[in-house]
Amino acid sequence: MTSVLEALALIQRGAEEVLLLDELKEKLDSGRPLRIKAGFDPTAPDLHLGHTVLLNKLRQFQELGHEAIFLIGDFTGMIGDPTGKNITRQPLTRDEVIANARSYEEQIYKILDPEKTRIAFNSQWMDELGSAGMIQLAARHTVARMLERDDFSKRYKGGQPIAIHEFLYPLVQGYDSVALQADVELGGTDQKFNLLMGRELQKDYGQSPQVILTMPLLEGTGGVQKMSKSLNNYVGINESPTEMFGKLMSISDELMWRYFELLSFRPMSEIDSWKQAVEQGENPRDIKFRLAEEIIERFHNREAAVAAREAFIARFQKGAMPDEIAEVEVQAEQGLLPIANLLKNAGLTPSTSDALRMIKQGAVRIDGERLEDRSKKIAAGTTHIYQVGKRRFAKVSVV
RNA sequence: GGAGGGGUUCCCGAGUGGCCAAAGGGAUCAGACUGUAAAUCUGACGGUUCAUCCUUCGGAGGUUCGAAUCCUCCCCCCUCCA
Repeated sequence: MTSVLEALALIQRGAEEVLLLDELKEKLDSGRPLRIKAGFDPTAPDLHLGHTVLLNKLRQFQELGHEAIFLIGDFTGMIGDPTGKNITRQPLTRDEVIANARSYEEQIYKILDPEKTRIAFNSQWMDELGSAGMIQLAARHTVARMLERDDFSKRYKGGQPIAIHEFLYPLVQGYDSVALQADVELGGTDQKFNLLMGRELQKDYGQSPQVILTMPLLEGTGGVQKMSKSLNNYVGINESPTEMFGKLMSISDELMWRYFELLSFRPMSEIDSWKQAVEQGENPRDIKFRLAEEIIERFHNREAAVAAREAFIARFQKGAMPDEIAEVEVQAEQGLLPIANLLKNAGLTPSTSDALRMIKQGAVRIDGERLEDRSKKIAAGTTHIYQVGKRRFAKVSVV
């Protein structure tokens, strides 16, 4: 049996903030399984490593014998996300929500224990609440309090629009905690205000307030902005092993430790010892291999991880061509196809202009030979391997 | 309802009749150096039949030889007053 102190240490690993720590201790001391809530958007079933930070934390709670509640915000999702002013999001249908939930299940059980996971939908109690109930709920808070939220006040002061329904989001999320009688709620640091709202409302409803635990937002592979699909700095958990390996190797050394802390299941003591080894001269690249392998093993399997590493070494340390190259056929108009059009049509560059730029910058290779002639034409009936930059390859046949 | 301010290329942001595909910064991409790391340096960064032509500065019209810049109407955002 893990002691409360050990449990606390594990829970706090990587966490940004725990409010209130004493209450958490008390709850753990009680010895009963706690209800741990984490909410997810029903519209994004394509998970990346950033999403898994919270899942990993949920898993740790499961390991400690607690109940993880994976809450799908289908009610909130039907209204639409507040941020992003120009986009009117299409409300999701019942069927879409169910399909997304299925997709979630497939993905999250690579991390969570299905036996100890409960999936909940907030429409279940929100539909019941009705509009009168909604207004009563809204009556529990004031605009001034809402404006305490950092992003609201910034937008307000900065002259940016705030839609009324954005104020309802924190309330609904808080009410979810009431409905679930959550003991702990996990969320990203950006969720702090909403999480605190849960505490307020629970007190209002005579419940013991939930402990809130915020996790940092995982930086994307670029290391500065948070990982997100739209910034294209993510590592998707359904990506191929090769893809994952490459992306993980491209993160900075500094970022690697953060990824270890938030994404690895290895004990911190072990990670710290690696850190020391690096300080004493070990090549960080080799430690990074371990990170990449662990992640790939989790979402694929051991063999895939080893194969990905070997392919990576062959490719980048020995300069070999990648072994999986997409094969593409492109049409030539009159037996000859200008190189720029070929690159564009093969999907190697977004436009012919970009293709020409790449050639000018020395980024284009044909069968490994750097191409200098921007006006080169490729004859029909030929097949070569074309490369743009370090990562984009295609075996292109001109027909 | 009234008064004022504002909507510029992925983002921020300059630009008030031609020299504007539009400063500067960020992000991004590429090259060099490397460990597909960081830092640094260099370059690119709307499309195209590429020293050409075409489309872009909230939308639609108009004035003009010529408009992101001027006029009209419309849409959207913000502030103050009611």
